[in-house]
Amino acid sequence: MLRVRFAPSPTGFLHVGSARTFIFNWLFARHHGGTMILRLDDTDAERNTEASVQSIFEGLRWLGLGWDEEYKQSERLALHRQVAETIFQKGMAYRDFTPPRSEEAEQSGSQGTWLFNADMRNLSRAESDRRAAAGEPFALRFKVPRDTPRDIQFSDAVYGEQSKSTADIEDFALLRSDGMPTYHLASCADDADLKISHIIRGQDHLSNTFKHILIFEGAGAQPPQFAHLPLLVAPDGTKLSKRKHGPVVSVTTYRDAGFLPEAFVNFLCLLGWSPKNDREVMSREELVQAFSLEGINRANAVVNFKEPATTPEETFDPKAVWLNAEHIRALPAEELCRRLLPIVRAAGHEVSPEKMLQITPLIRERIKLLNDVLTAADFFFVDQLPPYPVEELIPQKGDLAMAQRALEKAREVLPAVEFKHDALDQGLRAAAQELGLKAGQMFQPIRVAVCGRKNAPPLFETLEVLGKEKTLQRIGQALKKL
RNA sequence: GGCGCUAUCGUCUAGGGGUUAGGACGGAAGAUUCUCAAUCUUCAAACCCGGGUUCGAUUCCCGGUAGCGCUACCA
Repeated sequence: MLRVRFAPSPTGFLHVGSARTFIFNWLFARHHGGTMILRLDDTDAERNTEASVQSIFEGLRWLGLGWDEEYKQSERLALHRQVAETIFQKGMAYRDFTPPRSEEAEQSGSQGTWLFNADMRNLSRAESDRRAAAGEPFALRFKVPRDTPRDIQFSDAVYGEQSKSTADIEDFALLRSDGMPTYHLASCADDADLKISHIIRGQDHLSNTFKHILIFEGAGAQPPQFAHLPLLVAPDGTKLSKRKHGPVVSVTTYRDAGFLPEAFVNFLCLLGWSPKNDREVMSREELVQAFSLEGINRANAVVNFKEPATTPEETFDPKAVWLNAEHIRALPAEELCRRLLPIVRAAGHEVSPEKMLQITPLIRERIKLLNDVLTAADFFFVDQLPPYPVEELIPQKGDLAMAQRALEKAREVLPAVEFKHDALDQGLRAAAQELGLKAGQMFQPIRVAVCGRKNAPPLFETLEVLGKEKTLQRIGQALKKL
């Protein structure tokens, strides 16, 4: 049985990189009819917050993908300790009584090659037991094979054959001195217990995998299949982080800006994965159908957002915005209307669903983000048009006098015209001809009078939705400005 | 520092011993409708560097360089 998991640690909001990891796991599970598991890796009590848990759920809920089983690591501590005990009893781990963050501990990292503390590693069992019994705190470390180093090997579904000598693996901790399991232990213990068959996660864990295999072996469990994903990075090449890159790395930012979850999912899938047939705009079902581990790329992918965020449209990766527009256009009017309505209402406009449904087709091809409805269809919602410069009324190759003639003519003929596309078309074209104006010269002043700006949906459809009364009223107001 | 991973247009990517190195976004130009958008057409734009192997490497191998990751009693 195929079982995958997404295991975020609740130390911040849901990151776009995490979201992609979730999506790939989900796609893989759905493609193969497997089980998707959500596991909160919350063993770091210091950094975990309830707000973060909420933010993660909020983000996942918006993606709308769902999962089949749910666990919390903090509720499985007994299992973790039991696995630690098993490894310890097999003599594959030892107690390290070195106080945390002491001089010795500081030697690790860039200072030199810290692999193990010989004193602690070689402490006799009797001495170790005595000090432990005396209540002296200790961390439990894995006793990585050192006298006869061997290569730890595994085959990654994305990165291929991997190998590393135990001589290059440090004696990593299993249990902290407060008794809490470390990420490595908890993660592996749970993966084994939950019978995870495939671990699909960020490439930042690629080198940790050697340690994990050691733990699986120590616990007497079969390691699952691993598949590491290339990382998502910022335009400057560095890992995405909230502190450095701001809200663009949070999933909820995309939601709040008016992205469709299916478009967002589509976008994320294209970062580090390819169906290899040049397809880009894909529905959820098509993604499930096409997804495979073989399509995953090995190089990090840049999320191409603008560093200093200005307008929403510039903030996001242009491809994400384009995909969103594509998905918006693919939506049936009823469905798009349903998604637009809450946004319009939240902005304080009162619109009936029926009216909104009429407006929707007029703006569908003109918005890239759902929130654009507020600027694209504003004139439908307000009673009173915001002020606009009189010059806007001037048609191509015309002047204010021409605008005035056009508007007066419109005011004269429109009352007798049925407010339907074809009738308006005929009526206004005839009027233009009578005035000796080009159609565009006739339409432009009317458009501006009615919409308050030059760029707007096609005129007849607009007038039809707006209605005779409001149209004439706005033309009258425009005339007063002249 | 050690270990590991990666390297195709600005970005996401396809490809692979011999190709006009393909697609998409974005950019530019044009067509088109009443404006805008959408749509269509066209253009500019890439194989990190150096050695091998080979008749021939962007592709395979090695080295370099660069980037990223791990090197915590974080995950």
